[in-house]
Amino acid sequence: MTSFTVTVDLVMLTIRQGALHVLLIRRAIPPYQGASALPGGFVLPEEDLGAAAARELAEEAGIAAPGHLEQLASYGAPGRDPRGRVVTVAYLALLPDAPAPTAGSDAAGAEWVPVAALPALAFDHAGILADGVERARAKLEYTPLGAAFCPPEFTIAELRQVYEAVWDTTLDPRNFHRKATSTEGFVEPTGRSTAGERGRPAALYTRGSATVLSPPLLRSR
Amino acid sequence: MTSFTVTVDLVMLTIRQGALHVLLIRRAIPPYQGASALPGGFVLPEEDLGAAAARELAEEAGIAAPGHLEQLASYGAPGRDPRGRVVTVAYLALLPDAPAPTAGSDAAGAEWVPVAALPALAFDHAGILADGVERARAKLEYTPLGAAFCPPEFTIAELRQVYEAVWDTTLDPRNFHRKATSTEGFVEPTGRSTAGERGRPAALYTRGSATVLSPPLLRSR
DNA sequence: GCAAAAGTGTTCCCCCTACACCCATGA
DNA sequence: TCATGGGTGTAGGGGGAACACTTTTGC
Repeated sequence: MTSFTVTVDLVMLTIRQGALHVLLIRRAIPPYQGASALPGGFVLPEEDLGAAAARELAEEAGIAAPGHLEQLASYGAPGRDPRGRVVTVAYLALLPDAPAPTAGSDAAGAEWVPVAALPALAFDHAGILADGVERARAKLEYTPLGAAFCPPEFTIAELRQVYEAVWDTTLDPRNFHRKATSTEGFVEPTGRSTAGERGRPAALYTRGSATVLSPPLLRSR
Repeated sequence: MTSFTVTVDLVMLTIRQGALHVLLIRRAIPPYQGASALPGGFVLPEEDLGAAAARELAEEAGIAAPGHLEQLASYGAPGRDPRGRVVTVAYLALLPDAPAPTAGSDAAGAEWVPVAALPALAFDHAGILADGVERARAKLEYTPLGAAFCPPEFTIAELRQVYEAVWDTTLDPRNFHRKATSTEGFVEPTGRSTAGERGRPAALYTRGSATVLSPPLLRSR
């Protein structure tokens, strides 16, 4: 009945400049001092795992209402932390763009980094991050979670650009439009539309109430 | 930096008499003495989480080579175990039928119970089991893991009966046969076939090498 | 032969793809 | 009126659902 330390680590993803980014912090203290790492911290004595993840999310990025937060997986290999036996429960967060890169962070320098250009990471965080990105990619296929990367009201084109960034591909705008608007519960029209930009104004939508997409929106092939 | 106890719990599923069953133990000691629960135990000082799950699998059911073993999720609500702060990492195991119901078990009375007729469970195990069953149902859609419930060599009809038991539905035998045999990497023919049963002998297959089914095999609708 | 189970062929339809085309705005 | 991006129509094809039909065994 060994004694363990339990932490939560966050894979926070967002879309910036059309590319998928992850929030990384620079570690201010050993071990791995100066290295990049996923944000995270200890679970408090009377705190549930999900609550700890939500608290870290607020502390690291000043986020009160993430687009989506879900448990990813747990990692507890004996040698993964030189300080001792530490099990970390990783969470995946999907966020709308640009919630102040470092707002309220208690870690030295938090910043958004493109997942296509990652530095070396502390601990086993590279593997955790890879698992998180793959989870996000898969979830876009059969859930309406792409909208979790968007602001409260968004256009179909914005939603499509989320898919293109996460999957690193291009999609046909016309077919994507039809698919998104005709799939029950994916998006709901607000009646409002954009203005003041080039081209025809785009209708604005909010997230629909569905939890799964039926039929799914499959990648490539 | 609270101190935690870490356990692994197993959702072990198999098919018996055409129905999905789970292995439950009867707790011999408090808390929840006498109640049904998922098999599980403490993670040892120098043991990885997955290794602990594999060890418990062997101890509880005498299984050396499960059809499949994967991490499910972690549960750590503050009051989930009256003994203190216990985080459990749940694993999902899919097994071929009938590996001696209680062989080698160190818990009082382990037995296979139909998931359609569950008793009340100790701790938060009812929720963990529900998550495991849902994971299994979803995984059959887009991976070849149905074969993990089958013996090393199996017929297409046996594989179909796995899907029917897990999804609690019926499938068209002819369409399922075509789908299973024509999907790349799902099953591999052995050249052998059954004999001594009613009707035309069935060809025997082994698990294919694919990790995902493309296109997937979707439920109902 | 008959029953039973395995396996094949065929038809219909839905949905995905590709792409031609129209719509509404800013400059 | 042109450029730009939003949105609709339509034809072709792949795959699933339904089911008629053939094959191969035990009795």
